[in-house]
Amino acid sequence: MNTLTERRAAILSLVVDEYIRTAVPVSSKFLADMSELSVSPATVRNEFALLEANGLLTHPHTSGGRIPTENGYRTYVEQLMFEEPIVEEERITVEHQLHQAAGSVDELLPLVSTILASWVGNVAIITRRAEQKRELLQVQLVDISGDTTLLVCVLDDGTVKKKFLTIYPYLNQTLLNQHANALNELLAGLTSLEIKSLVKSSTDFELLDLISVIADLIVEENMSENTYLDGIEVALQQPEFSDQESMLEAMGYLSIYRLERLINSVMTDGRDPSTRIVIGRDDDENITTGWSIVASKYGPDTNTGVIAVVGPTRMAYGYVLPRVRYLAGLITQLNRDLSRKNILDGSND
Amino acid sequence: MNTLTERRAAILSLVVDEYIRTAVPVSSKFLADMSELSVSPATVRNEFALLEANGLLTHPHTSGGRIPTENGYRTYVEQLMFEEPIVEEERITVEHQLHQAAGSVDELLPLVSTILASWVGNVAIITRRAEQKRELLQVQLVDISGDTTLLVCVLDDGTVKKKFLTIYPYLNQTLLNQHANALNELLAGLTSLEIKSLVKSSTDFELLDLISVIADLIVEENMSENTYLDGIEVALQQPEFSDQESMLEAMGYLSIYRLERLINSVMTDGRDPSTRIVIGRDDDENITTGWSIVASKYGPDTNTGVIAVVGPTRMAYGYVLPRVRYLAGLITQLNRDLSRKNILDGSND
DNA sequence: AATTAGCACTCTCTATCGGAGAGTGCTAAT
DNA sequence: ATTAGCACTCTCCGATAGAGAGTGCTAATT
Repeated sequence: MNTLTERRAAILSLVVDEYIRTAVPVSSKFLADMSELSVSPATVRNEFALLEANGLLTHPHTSGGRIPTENGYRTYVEQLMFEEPIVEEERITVEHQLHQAAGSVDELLPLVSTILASWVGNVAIITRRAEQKRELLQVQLVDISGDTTLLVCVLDDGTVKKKFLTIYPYLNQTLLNQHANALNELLAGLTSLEIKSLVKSSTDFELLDLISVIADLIVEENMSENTYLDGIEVALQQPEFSDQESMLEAMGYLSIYRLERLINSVMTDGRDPSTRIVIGRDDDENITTGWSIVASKYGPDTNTGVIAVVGPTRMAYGYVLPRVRYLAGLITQLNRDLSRKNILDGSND
Repeated sequence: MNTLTERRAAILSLVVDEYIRTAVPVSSKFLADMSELSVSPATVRNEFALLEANGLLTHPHTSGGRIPTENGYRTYVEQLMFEEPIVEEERITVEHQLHQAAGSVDELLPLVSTILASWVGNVAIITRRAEQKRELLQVQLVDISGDTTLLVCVLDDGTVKKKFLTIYPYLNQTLLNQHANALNELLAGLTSLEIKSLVKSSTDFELLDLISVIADLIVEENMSENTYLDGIEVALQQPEFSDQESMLEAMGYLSIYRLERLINSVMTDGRDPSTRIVIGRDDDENITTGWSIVASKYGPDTNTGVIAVVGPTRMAYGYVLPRVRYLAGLITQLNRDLSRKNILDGSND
């Protein structure tokens, strides 16, 4: 409703900064004593009252300082916050650490999530989308026992997917090999989509069921096998969770399954930006009051996903955001290097 | 020092039972009021004093009831406790649940750990030893890119192992298939040990390096990929962890890596019994005061490991022990069924 | 008109106190 | 050997009071 005057904006910004830092409500006296604003506590209090009328600040009890509302945080993030730049030292440590395990995405992503979590003292999560464009390299059928057959698919990024099948009538290994050979001739080099269209276009294949099982298996997302989460322990040290009840509630909230869904839904709601900050209860998303998310997409499109930090609304957005963005970029770049390498020569295990 | 009189043993047993149930120190009046001991509180107090002199009970403060010492728990477990039998209903639910996912050990063990954790309200952990006797069913070599080749081994329990290789000179997929076929003829049905002795006995194979890589790959243990843990959340609801500090400490203690080592060391110290209960600080093991473990080995020897419950010393041993033992037996049996199945139709191919 | 000094008021936090309740240890009686 | 009786200890809980911090409002000041 009211545009913020410069001073009022400065006060809001200072309150948010200070509250984020200490988790203690901020008083008018404290702000007045800071050299930057050369005004008296009374003036600050007047501004407080206006900011509170605008719904940007609140106070938990009559006496005791101000804390930001959710809208206060949002205004701060959109207009006021200072993004803490990444210093050279951090950059070097990270790139050094990642270099050691940059063999494959499987090893890269868990490491990045650990680094991010320890940087920001909150939960870090990285999801990885099933890649529609992955090609099938080879199919294998292995007789495990009596009526159980194992289907193994190797994809072009080195991923191996398997599924137990029950095939009637019983096929021995020799027959299975024949089928596997037939399947390989038919399907090698195709993506899941191509295989599916193959299934649709004609119905006279033998093993039609099996082919469509393969198509599904290729893109199957193994819930939380493609999601890396770290930092629960450090996040729970926040003063927000100082009693058993809130701590257990937080642990439930931070379940990998729930967060995976949440993160993906936040980043796939049709909005443009590759980076988003969601603060507290947001009616569009089902995010709980008191929690915030800083999320960023990474790429390139052959291998996409979301990297995010999840924590209490009192989060150091100015510190978290550049780091999430930086790591998203780093993953993108490493992925790109990796796929270029694959085209040129390949990489070691 | 003193042998326990019958009555004293009964009192100890009642104190432990009651303290386990309620987490509240047990008073003399409470025990006297129980019909079973028809004695006065004063008599109970005298017995308390003797039990305390024997180091089996203690009291946290002058007024307020008695709680067991670690030695009290040990005596209880060794001599006094009543093992709560598994009721038919539990048995049915479990076997029903397991039936759905009994395809392979990979799916079986996580499910069992979840069931156990929810049964006992503590952390359940299952480790799985690399199986020296597993047989190789099939080898596959897949050209991923340039100079990277993926080695895929399928074992007789349905496990799939993979490893990236760099092979010079470059072999295209056709050549790789030929090699794979040769390897399969040579190695299919062999265990890692047999393959290794093959390697030793003769040196004139082509692909000798590759064969020994395969032998190693079969028995490779992927740390904590073979360990299943569940129940942290429910364990942390115990009154033992009612403040943030003890809760965080417990979370650190319950890390899967630490527990994996702990469990394995507890069960591989040369002692006979397949089932062990370790209570509190035990100088032989590095177990922390306040924590206990109920662990049991499972088998048969083709596929062994340990199933255990970890929790605060105030643990319902009489309830936990039979259930750990039962599930260990169940896993053993299911494993046996699985491998018998393999033997029966092994003749088929 | 904006700022500020002044002051009463509110609320939290901490310590202290006291009484109720629970449980014990000891002694003397049974 | 058991138990009744009783003084003693310690926890728990609520009430109370005072210090401290911070606010809201009013009136004075710039």
